[in-house]
Amino acid sequence: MDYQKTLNLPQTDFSMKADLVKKEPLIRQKWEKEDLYHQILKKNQDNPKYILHDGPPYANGDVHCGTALNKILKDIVVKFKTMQGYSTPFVPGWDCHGMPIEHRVMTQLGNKARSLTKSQIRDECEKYARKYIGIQRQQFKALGVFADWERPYLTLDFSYESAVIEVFRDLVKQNYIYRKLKPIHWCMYCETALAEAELEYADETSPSIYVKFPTAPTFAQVLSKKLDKQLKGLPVSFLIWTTTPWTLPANVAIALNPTFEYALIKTNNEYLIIALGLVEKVMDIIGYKNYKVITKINGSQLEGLTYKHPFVNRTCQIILADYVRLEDGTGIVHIAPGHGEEDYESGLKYNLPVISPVDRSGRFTSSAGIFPGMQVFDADEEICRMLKDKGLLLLRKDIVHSYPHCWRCKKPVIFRATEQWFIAVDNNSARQKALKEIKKVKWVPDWGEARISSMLGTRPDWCISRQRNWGVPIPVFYCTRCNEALLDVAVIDSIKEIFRKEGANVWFRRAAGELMPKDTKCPKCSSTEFAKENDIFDVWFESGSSFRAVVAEYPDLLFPADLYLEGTDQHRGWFQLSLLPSVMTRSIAPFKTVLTHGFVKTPEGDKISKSRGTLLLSDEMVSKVGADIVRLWISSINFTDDIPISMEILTEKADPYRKIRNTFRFLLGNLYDFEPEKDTARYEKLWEIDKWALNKLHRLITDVTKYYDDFEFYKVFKEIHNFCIIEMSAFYFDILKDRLYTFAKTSVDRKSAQSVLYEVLLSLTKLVAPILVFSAEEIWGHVLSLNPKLDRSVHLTNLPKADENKINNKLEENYQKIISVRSEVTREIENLRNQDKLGATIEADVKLFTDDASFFEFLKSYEKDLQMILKVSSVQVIKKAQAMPTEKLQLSVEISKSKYQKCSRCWNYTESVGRYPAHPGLCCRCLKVITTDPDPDFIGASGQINT
RNA sequence: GGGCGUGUAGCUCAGUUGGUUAGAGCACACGCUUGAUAAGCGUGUGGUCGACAGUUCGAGUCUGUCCACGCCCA
Repeated sequence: MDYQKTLNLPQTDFSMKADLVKKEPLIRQKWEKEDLYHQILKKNQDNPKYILHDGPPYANGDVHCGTALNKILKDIVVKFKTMQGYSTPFVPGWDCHGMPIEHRVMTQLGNKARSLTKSQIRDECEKYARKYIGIQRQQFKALGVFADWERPYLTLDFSYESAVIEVFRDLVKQNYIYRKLKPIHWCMYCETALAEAELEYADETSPSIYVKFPTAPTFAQVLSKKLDKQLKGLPVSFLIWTTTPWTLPANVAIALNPTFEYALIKTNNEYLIIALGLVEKVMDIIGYKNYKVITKINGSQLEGLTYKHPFVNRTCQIILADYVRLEDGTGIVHIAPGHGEEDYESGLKYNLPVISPVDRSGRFTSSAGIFPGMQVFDADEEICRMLKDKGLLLLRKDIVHSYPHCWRCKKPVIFRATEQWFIAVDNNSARQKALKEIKKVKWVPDWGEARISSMLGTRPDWCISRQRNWGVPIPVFYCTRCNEALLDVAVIDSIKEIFRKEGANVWFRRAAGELMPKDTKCPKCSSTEFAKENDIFDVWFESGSSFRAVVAEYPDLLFPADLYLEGTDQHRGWFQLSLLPSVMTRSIAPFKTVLTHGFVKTPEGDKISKSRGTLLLSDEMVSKVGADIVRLWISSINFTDDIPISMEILTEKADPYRKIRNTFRFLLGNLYDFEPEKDTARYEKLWEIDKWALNKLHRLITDVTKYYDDFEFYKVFKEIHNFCIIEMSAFYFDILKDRLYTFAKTSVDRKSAQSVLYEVLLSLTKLVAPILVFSAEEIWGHVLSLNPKLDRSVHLTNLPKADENKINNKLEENYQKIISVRSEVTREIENLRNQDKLGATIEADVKLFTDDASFFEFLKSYEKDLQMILKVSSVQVIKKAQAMPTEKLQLSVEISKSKYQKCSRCWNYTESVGRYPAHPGLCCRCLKVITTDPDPDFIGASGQINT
């Protein structure tokens, strides 16, 4: 007879195959239709807030694996905080202004750009930004990210632009803003100043030259009359080394290290001065064999002496500087404050003039004194030639070195001094205050604190000027009569109001007079005629103002934010540039916690690059493996390090996904007839192994909750994965099958098991929901058919709470021992199976031998359960020492093939099979089930129970 | 060149205050099952813990140097 139909086999519509790519969009449609996002917000609206402030991605290009990583991490945080009951409004943002977009638009416009006004070009930029905001929004949504997608913050919003002006106004009020000629990185091709963040370093070939700087005729006399005599009127020159010959016209000084000794060397018919420690090296490089060190001079002795510029009519001086080193060059450094940061610093110290005879396109102006109109890199050659003609060039060769390049056009940049607006970082001790605030913030990982502190500690003043169109204009006017800059709080306030109503674009549409309050007069000359500032703000100043424009502005958000979460590059970028204005205007850091993640890289450990084709796009990932796999991948990695990514790595995550999915399928399949309200068994009534399973579940809940709280998602993943495959699938489920399938359908024993499965199902679905957002929802749909009273979406539920009463250390310890016994037994069975002495595990009769008294007692107490737990035919525990005990346990195992018959229903090998004539193939237990089970589906069979 | 970080099986990760023969899951090989079945289960093969030196009775773990890679800066 076919007893299979009398079994309670699993039944479920929850498919084994995920088909995520097809299902995810449908689930999203449902969410949008039901406006799930706002349901979630409503549910927790009266609870404490948890504000994750979104750092705005740039509104350009597609979302790629890096941006996806960032947004998904944010989403996981927001989702688990939501499920902890916090009110978690998440306002996504976009950074809309800036050079990359302007550059693209200008390129696209081509010649047409010339016929357009600034305002029209800005309109084109806005169109471009909005297009990509639309594209990226779709791509983020496809990743399952929940956010207020219909009301994002955009840095081009009127309210945002006006808030930027407000921050600026507050800085002006407190004297943070100044204007100054200062060398800055300048791209002569893009014709703009570049921030530190806009530079890329790459190898570049430059002329490496050794140049003589002749001293004044009285040079030796100053040192000593004796020496002067000895020199016999032969010329004496300092030997300098540089890789930027074009900066020589701006030379105003040479620097020596005060702690070095310098050598006066006699060569052919002249004298040279270089650092003593470099004499051999330099003489070797320039190929001088006949030379003699005449005397040594301390660097500090030479301070204040003058020399004549080698080819410009200018008297220059000798200064001292600690940064002069012996690694390269001659130990004597040519100083041009208009063309170098350190040079500029020394210039401040010695009150040197800032000379920068180079125009915005990198050409010498007439004030250079030589080669007017020539581009500086071309001038390198000409200057070398001229120096050679004058006999000043001792050597010229090319060297390859790391050199800054423009992040947009990739061409080498120069240092050029121009009038710029700055934020004085040290004003009002702002730097020190910010450093103090850093200490109050929680940095994850903790080394972030040291990183940002050291960066902030050494950063120069912040240049906020950009010579571009696509951005927020710096609201300053200049008197057309006396050229005085009008940096006036009332004027700025009125601009702020105009921007709030009409947007920053009006700056470009209206004349100065129409933008200023009536009767504004120049404080210096009382003129009423003004011109507008042409510079716009550095985009970092805009995004750095988001704490004001968004967090403090939106009524449902709360300043300071609980969390900023970005890549580790933002320690210098957004974190620092949000911290500074916040501390300056509000005396407090804008964030309580800052979480950073590493960068995606190739499996080989190299940088991801678009040109090498290693850049994976978000849509590409979603359409190939589904968002849940992408999210599972992200959850599985320790994101504080660098993050290797490839399609292959992503595809590998399909396996753990499948394991987790099948765990759910087993749970659902075995609960098809379970009615929670009616069938749930009381904890006290559960079988011991069921209590063990609940113990494991509640331990999981405890651990996973902690790992979520600590942002250690890879531990969440690992715990859940291991729980599914080790504790549940391989152990508990395997053992449970007998009870679930073969026991009477409505028996207390089976309901006991189902009660546990139901609790596991509910808890596990919720635990997994912040990561597997779509699959958890799909599962929840099936859970709802078991219990329609539950919340309509898993994302509306709260995380399960661990129940201390269900955690049982003793039980866990016992089962730990049993599991090791089990693995000894399975190993031995495998052994016999390989010798063809045994087939299925269930056929095995097991004898366990031990002479350890307490271990024997322990095993004896479980003797009855061990048959079930080991899934064998029978188990006997015997107190006796045996020849070869296993290594870890004081135990030896003996396996033999069962002498009983197999029950054709439950497949167990037991003594009772064959005893009952009406059902000769059945065991006692099955006979009882099929003769008494009230299940109406059961195809009844008559027979006497005969025990 | 400087600051910060990382380097444990093919992949993702554990390795407590230094203490036996370095663990887990996946992948791979072989097998069991055919009542989770394009699933489930078991057994097994993989590592001179980036390299070298040092401290120590003992180092994946502490110290130093170096190498590789990433971020930030020069």
